[in-house]
Amino acid sequence: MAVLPYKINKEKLEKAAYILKTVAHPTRLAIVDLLNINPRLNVNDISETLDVEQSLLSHHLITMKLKGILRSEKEGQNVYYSLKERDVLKLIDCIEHCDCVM
Amino acid sequence: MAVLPYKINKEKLEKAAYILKTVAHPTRLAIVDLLNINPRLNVNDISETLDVEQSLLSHHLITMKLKGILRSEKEGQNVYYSLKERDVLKLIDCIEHCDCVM
DNA sequence: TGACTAAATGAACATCTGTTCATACATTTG
DNA sequence: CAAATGTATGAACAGATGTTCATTTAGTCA
Repeated sequence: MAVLPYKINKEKLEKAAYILKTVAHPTRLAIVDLLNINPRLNVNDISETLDVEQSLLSHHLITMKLKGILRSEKEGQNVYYSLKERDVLKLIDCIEHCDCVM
Repeated sequence: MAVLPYKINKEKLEKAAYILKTVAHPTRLAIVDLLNINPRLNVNDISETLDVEQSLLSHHLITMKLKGILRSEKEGQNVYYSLKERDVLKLIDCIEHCDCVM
């Protein structure tokens, strides 16, 4: 068989993989999910709700912010996080609604 | 703020993360994408089309098979791969159609 | 049979990732 | 100001992951 006429959009695949990779972690999925329900939470709220240690959570949050998934606003001593890219939710939706979770 | 009444479905999140992780790689995304268009291809076809070295591709294919994303059938000296879980495509769709690729 | 093709395997290695811990910084409150 | 609270930071480490290479297995065909 000759090489198929498949046109890779290499850049797009790389971007997609990059985003997926960021979200592909139980805690980070939980963060997205939680922020979907409660659109604006500070670190402590998230930490307590998800039962994740502060420092570890902070690392996750900052990673997700760096990659453009979250945004944060400082208010006094609190830092509030929210979803920047609500489209990530479509992914979550996908996962939740198809029984594709194989 | 008291702990939010957020009910984690820990198991589901872990499964989801597991699937996402598997797909979160440019080559593996390309494989899914390619097999979506051409539902049944042997290793060589994929290798040439995506320009990925045989051994490396084989590793990817086997990983994806192990995790339930692909299926394979041997036919003579060829091994044909196809999508087992077409629901994975919803993920890809998501990514392609939302401009969420941030 | 022997040469050839298709695919899988496994070791070895470099790099990336998740986590923990100790500590720093900034803000508020007494 | 000092103490307390909320968050970030960075080093260190263990384990996971992606890739390469050399080799093996299996099937085909002359």
